[in-house]
Amino acid sequence: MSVNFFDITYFIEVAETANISRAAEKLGITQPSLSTAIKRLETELGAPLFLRNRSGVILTPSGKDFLNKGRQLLQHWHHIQSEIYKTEHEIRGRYILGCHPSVSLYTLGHFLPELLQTHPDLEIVLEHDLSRKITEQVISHQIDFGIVVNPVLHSDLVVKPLCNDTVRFWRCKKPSPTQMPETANALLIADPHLTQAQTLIKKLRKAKVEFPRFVSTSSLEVATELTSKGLGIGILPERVVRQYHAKELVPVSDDWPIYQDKICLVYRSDYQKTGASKEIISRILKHKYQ
Amino acid sequence: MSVNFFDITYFIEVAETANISRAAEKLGITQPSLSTAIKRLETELGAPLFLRNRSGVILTPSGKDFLNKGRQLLQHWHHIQSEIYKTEHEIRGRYILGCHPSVSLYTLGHFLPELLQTHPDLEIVLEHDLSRKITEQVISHQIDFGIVVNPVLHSDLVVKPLCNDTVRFWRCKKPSPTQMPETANALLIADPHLTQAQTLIKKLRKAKVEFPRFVSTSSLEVATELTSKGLGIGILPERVVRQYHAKELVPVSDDWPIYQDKICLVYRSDYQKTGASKEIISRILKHKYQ
DNA sequence: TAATTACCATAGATAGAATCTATGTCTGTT
DNA sequence: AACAGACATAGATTCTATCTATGGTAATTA
Repeated sequence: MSVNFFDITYFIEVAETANISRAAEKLGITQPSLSTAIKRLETELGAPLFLRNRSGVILTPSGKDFLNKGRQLLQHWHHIQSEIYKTEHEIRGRYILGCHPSVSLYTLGHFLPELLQTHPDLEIVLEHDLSRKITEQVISHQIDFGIVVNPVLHSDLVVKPLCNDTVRFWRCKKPSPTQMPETANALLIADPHLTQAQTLIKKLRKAKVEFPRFVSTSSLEVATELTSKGLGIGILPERVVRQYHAKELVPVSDDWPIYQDKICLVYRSDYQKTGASKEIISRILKHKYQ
Repeated sequence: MSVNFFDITYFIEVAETANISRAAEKLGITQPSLSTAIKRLETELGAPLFLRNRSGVILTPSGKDFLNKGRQLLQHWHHIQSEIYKTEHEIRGRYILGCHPSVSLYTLGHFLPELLQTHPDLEIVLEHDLSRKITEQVISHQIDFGIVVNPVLHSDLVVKPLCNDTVRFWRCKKPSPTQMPETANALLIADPHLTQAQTLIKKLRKAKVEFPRFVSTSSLEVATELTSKGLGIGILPERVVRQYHAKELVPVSDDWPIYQDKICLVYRSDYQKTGASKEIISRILKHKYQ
């Protein structure tokens, strides 16, 4: 016997009509039904809402109070209904987009400003982490969309390729007199968490190339910066190099191994298609990212 | 199939548990019941709230939205419930007090300041009109309480005497040389709508006393003021005279008819006894009004 | 691969409500 | 005194919310 929104509507009609019988007619129910519905509300609120009279009913002080408050509550409910409808069908709401920080630098700029400008009620929360972690979080519903490098295949995952990249060994073009990144015996700069770096190092080892020292960083931007300063040889994606240091860095050698990266949009295959999610996906796919 | 507040509570529990079966246990209902309750909500809102999964359920974007909004709505409802409880049991709310304007001047001051100071959430709306009109409006539920003169008897009306008054003919004590209210042939000042004035004039006519000219006003204060200025003979209640002009006015003669007024508190016998109404009644009755 | 487990959905039965019809009660009116 | 108009009450009925039992699916384990 919980109060539902019909009961409140009933109450308001009775209050306005001041007559249960006539209110019942208007509402298309019988007088006894309406009488018990009102009694139900009174029990639930613990207060009499009407004085029963020969000529009809009159609101008690509590009844007058609840007339205002009930109207507000009903309005609140209708507002929520329409808001949820909008969230479902219009382009609005909060969506979480996961993306590796370096990948963010050359992808987000292509669609995010326009997307957010076009849809002022749309909110995007960016989460930055390793592609692997992002993908896991997409699979586990913690993140709505991911822009990631070389996603693992997963039956629940939709993978849409966006562009390619090449990870290889780089050194600075014009070594300064003091700092000489000699290929042999050079210092290696890389993010050891990246699969790409791990694979490339292994391949090089098979070719009997070893690096005596290793500088590890979780930021590819930092790695690129250090490489361009002549600190050593960096394992860097081409697109990161191109971002700020295109003129200062060159690939070490054509013989050295490379790793092909695929930058992809990923989202769960059962992802709820709202107006906003469809728009986000289509905007991300629309661009070519060179 | 209208949404009730239990459904919303159910939804919140499921959202927090992310598992219909376990949420059902917590809520003390079965899993299928909860499944259909959720479906009911989804139908009513026109949006899927959860993605069903092997490992449980996950909120959709609309579901996340409704989790916030539903919590707010539930809070709104609980707030209303407690507010109505307060309106019923505590001393607060809006109450309409009807009172003749002149009677107001020597009654309200005795209890109203203290009453409103003691109960900051209590609101009193004053309505001023003839006692007869006030009483009618109390009977017809338009006014909660009346402080009126000589109320008509009515089966629905509770009448509590507060104090007495005497309406008689007054003239100014020291007539100025220019303005002489000679008893015979004098000007009569009165509110013709008052039963008291009508009755006194009739009685005087039977005693063969007639007034050639008549000044009518609906304000007893104005009548008293004019009488005190020597304009003529006023039909005035003693308490109004005492208010500001006690020293300037005297009764015309002991032989002339007088009218006994009873000032009473009135309210409907079926009036809903809330905490506030009980307090208002007791405060009004507590005073002696001299 | 097959069995098991942990989910949610569905179907049919059941119990609890809300509603309906019919009647009762009260009061003011004719 | 009969009637009319209002709400309350009682019992029957119809809905519907919930329950039990079962089915389907995917991950996990033997």
